[in-house]
Amino acid sequence: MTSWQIGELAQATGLTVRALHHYDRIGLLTPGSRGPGGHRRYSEADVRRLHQVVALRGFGLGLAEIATVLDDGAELDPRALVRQQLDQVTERLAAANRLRRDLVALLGMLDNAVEPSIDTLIEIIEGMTTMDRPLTQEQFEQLAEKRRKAAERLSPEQLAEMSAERERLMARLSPEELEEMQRHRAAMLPPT
Amino acid sequence: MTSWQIGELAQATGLTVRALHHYDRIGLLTPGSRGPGGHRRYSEADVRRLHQVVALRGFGLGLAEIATVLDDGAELDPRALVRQQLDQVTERLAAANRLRRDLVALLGMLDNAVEPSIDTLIEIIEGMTTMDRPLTQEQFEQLAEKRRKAAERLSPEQLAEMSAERERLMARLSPEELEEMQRHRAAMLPPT
DNA sequence: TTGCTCCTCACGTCACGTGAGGTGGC
DNA sequence: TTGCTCCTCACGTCACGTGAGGTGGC
Repeated sequence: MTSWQIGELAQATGLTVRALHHYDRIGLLTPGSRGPGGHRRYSEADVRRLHQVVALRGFGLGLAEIATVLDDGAELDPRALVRQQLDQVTERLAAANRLRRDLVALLGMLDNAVEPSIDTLIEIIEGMTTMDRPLTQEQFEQLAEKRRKAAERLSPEQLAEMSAERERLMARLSPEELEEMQRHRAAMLPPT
Repeated sequence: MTSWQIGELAQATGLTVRALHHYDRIGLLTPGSRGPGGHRRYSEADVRRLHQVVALRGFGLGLAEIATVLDDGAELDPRALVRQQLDQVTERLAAANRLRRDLVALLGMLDNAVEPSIDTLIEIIEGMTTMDRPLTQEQFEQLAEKRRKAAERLSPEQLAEMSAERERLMARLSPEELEEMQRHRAAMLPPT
C-alpha cells in the first residue's frame, strides 16, 4: 500500500502544493488520511481521482463542475456536457478572432501613421470602435499628410530601423494573417 | 455646460452604475464634481475620457493598463503595445483551438460509444490526456464491441432520435470543423 | 406617502499566489 | 544546529455583482 506526500504528487502532476491544499479545502480531493504532524497522505485511490480532476480541468471544466461530474455525474448526459463546453469555447474563439482581426487592422493603420503616438493610437481606436467601419476619405488623407511630413524629418537610419522592425514583425505572421492584413490595407486605401 | 448623471451615462455606454463606481474608486474615472446629496456629476471631459476607457477596454487592455496609457502614455510605443496585445490574443486563440479540436474529437468518440455514460466520458478523457494520442487498437475494439451490444438493445425510435440529434449538431459546424472531425475519425479507425 | 435614482459599505466570485509564522523528522 | 518538507491562517488578484441600509428630490 503505497501513499504519496503532497509534494511528490505536486511534482508528478505539475500542480502546486497550494493547488492541492485548495482542492482539499473545497472538498474536491481530500486525502484519505493524515500522517504524523498532520501531513496529508494520498492513497492510490486519491491519485486516481486526482488524475481525473486534472483531465477534466484540461477540458475546460471548473472545479465545481468537476466535483459534480465525479460525485453525482451518473445521471448527466456526457454528450450534452461536451456540447456545452464546445459552445463555450466556440464563443471565446469568435471573440478572440474578432479582437485579433481588429488588432491586425490597427497595426496596419499605425503603419500608415509614421511617428505614431499614443494619442494617435487612441484616436484610431476610438474611431474604430465608435464608427465600426474603415477610415473615411478625409481621415485617410490626414494620415497620409502627417506621414509625408513626418517622413521628411526622419534620418535614413531611422527609416532603415523602421523597415527592419516591420520585417521582424511580418516574419512572425502566418500566411493567412498576412493575407488578412493586405485585405485590410486594401479596404483602407482611397479609391484611385 | 451639460453634465451627466451616473445612470444616464451607464445607459448610454452599456456599462453598469456599479462599474462606474468602480472606475471612480480606482481613480480611473473620477467625475469632476458632485451634485446635491453627493451625486456624481460627469462633465463632457469626463464623458470623453470614458469613451476612451471603453474603447481601450475593447482592445483587451486591463483597467490599470488603460490608466497608464491615458495618464502617462506619452512615452509609450503604440506599436509595441498593439503587438503585445496581439501576442496575448494569439496565445489564447491557440489554446482555444487546441481545446476545441480535442472536444470535437471527444464528440466523435462518444458517437462510437452508444449509451455513453459519464464514466465512459471520464475514461476517454483520461485516455486522451494521459496518452496524448488516438485510441489504441484494443480500446477501439472495446468501444466497437460495446456499441454493437448496446445497439441491439435500442429501439428504432431511439436510433432515429440519436441520428436526428447528430444531424442537428453537424448542421451547426462549419465546413472546416467537419473536415477536422473527419480527419479525427479516420485517425481513430483501426487499419483495415 | 410612494417611486425612483442616488449614495456608501462590504462580502462574494474563481483558482489559486504569496507571504507569515510555526512544527517535526533526517 | 541547519535544511527540507510540511502545516494553518489570511490577505491579494481582476472587474465588477449583489445585497444591505439609508438619503433626497419629484
